[in-house]
Amino acid sequence: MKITKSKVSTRKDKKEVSLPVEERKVGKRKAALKADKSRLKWTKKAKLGKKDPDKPKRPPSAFFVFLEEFRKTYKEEHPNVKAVSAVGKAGGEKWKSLTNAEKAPYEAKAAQRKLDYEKVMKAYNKKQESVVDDEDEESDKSNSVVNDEDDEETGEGEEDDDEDDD
DNA sequence: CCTGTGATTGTTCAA
DNA sequence: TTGAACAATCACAGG
Repeated sequence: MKITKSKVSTRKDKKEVSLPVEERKVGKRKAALKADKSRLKWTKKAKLGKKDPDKPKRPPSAFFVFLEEFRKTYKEEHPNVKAVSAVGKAGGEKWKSLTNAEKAPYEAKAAQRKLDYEKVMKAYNKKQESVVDDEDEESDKSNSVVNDEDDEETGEGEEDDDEDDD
């Protein structure tokens, strides 16, 4: 609703102006959020009661996969820290510290996650047609490509650590 | 009561 | 191709 950033008093943190912002494209993506809600119609609102029951949530990127694990570790070392942003910053900093080889396992995980996402994507894509045209969904009768179960379960074998670092 | 926001980066979609 | 936005998390505050 309100995009007023000056809401939470916990903003005691100093503005990270000193650190290299690197031209943060989004600079507070929240600003852009209200700028154009083209996708907003498919966002949180969807879960509330929109016609979007199966909105495929994007697979977590390698960073997020790493973050999930990092969060646990961080909380153990900083159990008092309840700021999600704290973990985000620390995680982001640590993430950049990792090398490709270290990120490899995370990327691999994310990559596989993407594969699964592709399947959901197809289903969602189909739905998109319905949204555009409700009556057009009937066209799949002559084209049964929806149920394309090639390999739904591929055994989950991702132990491939044959990485040669530079 | 419930939802938004805050911070990170990556990934994905849509125009 | 580019841009915009969302993916988790957790606690709190506001409507």
